[in-house]
Amino acid sequence: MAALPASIRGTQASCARARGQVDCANCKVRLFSVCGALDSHELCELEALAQQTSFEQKITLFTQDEPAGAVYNVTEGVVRLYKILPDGRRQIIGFALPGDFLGLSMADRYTFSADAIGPVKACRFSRGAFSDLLDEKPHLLRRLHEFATHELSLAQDQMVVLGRRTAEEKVASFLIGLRDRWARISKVSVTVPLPMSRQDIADFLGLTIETVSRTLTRFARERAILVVPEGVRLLDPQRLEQLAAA
Amino acid sequence: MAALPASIRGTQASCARARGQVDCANCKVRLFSVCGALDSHELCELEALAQQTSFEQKITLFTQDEPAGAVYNVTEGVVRLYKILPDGRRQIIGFALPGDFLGLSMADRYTFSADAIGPVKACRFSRGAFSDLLDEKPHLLRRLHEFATHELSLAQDQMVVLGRRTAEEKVASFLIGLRDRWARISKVSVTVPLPMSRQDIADFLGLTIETVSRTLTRFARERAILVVPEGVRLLDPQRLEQLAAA
DNA sequence: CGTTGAGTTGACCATCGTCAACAGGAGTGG
DNA sequence: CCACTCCTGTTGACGATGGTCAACTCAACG
Repeated sequence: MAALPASIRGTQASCARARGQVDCANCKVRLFSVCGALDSHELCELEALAQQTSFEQKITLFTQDEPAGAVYNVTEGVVRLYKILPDGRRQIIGFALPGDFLGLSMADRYTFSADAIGPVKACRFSRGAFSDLLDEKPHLLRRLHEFATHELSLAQDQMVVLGRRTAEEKVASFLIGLRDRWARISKVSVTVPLPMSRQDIADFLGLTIETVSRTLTRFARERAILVVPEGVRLLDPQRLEQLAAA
Repeated sequence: MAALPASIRGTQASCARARGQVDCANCKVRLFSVCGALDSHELCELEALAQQTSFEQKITLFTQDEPAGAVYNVTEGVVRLYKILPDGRRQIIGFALPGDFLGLSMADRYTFSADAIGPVKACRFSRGAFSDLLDEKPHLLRRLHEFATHELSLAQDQMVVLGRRTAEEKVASFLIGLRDRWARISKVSVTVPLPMSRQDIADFLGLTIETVSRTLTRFARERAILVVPEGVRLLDPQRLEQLAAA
């Protein structure tokens, strides 16, 4: 396959590649993802390792404790990351949005489970191949490290939420936090999409589904939000921001 | 300063260095810390950047949001890492033991505060100099990344504790977790040292000091632990492990 | 039109937080 | 040496936040 004319963005033409493979040069989340650290030549190397994968709603990408064969870069959809206690209690440790990387630790086994909340697309890399690439490309490793420490920072913020906030503050900080994350990937909208269920939100915030429901209802009654089928519209963001910061 | 005879360990002789500086070759925590990734020559480079620092009880190493001038490698003592909400509520996000690294993210500002629980010694590195060294030594970066993802994993475990466990389970998992961390740095002892106050434990577990106290008292009454001045002795570790895993 | 699953709402209750009193050790000063 | 304060930790009584259990609504789907 011959080189194509220079593409729209600053990057060079796309790389030679087989059918059904990834097209990084036209990837909408590239600049927000770990791949953003690579130049056009390196991007071709990465592309050669990548495999486009799709997951239907409720399909599991991987399970806690299972050998980690691959790492993923989410390009579309939302993934729920969680741990389960022996008696069935569940704690959601995060939601991966487009641009997020799964498998930051490059460890032998996954330390949590991940499944698709709606339809999800992700670039899959064999863990060994990706690890080898990291050894060759220190700036990619540096980028991965930045992503890991960003995740760590989010996790520490969430520890504050889980340990020291009331139910009302938890829900408010969840909405504000999610709005800000959507904004970073330019999904600007007055409505914050909530593709996850109430149970998911509850398991993320350390609450029950009833408490989440009651709290959202109260916010709606007090005209702070408007609940719509796909999510919530923030009518009084300042009120929520104050609760989230308090 | 001429090279000294080969030292006791496998490492080469110590490096030329000024008085009052760090002696990495004889550092007891080196192999457990990020420095463990370096060979004897590189260790000398690192040593040249290091500055030995000491902190008395209750002294602050750094404060949340303040510009991050330095990163630290703890060599002695325990450091409390925490975030404070505007109204004074505090969440401790971790305890740094000897061998732990503070400033994994290499970011412009600290995202949490850190202060010495007892007397603390730490190697201080200027952030800029350390960051430059990381650019030269990819395997050091890789090591730092491993430490970061290990921290991330601990944070995620703690999210489960904070979000989904009862007071009794929280205290049990705290004791077991701390015992295992002491064990990794070969402080083998029947007694788990608890240099932090009850208030610190409470703020780590998302409880009140009274609940922590009551729970420890109950464990003691049921002969699961013995409370001693410096910490607790685990009389029935299996009982606690089961609670922590449940 | 019946079934299913997600979400909402209400009544009741338990765990854990709040408030308060008390105990014991360390440091200080008469 | 003892009285005093200060600080940390313990214990008890009570109460509120959020959990539990159950009924109900509503939309999707056959």
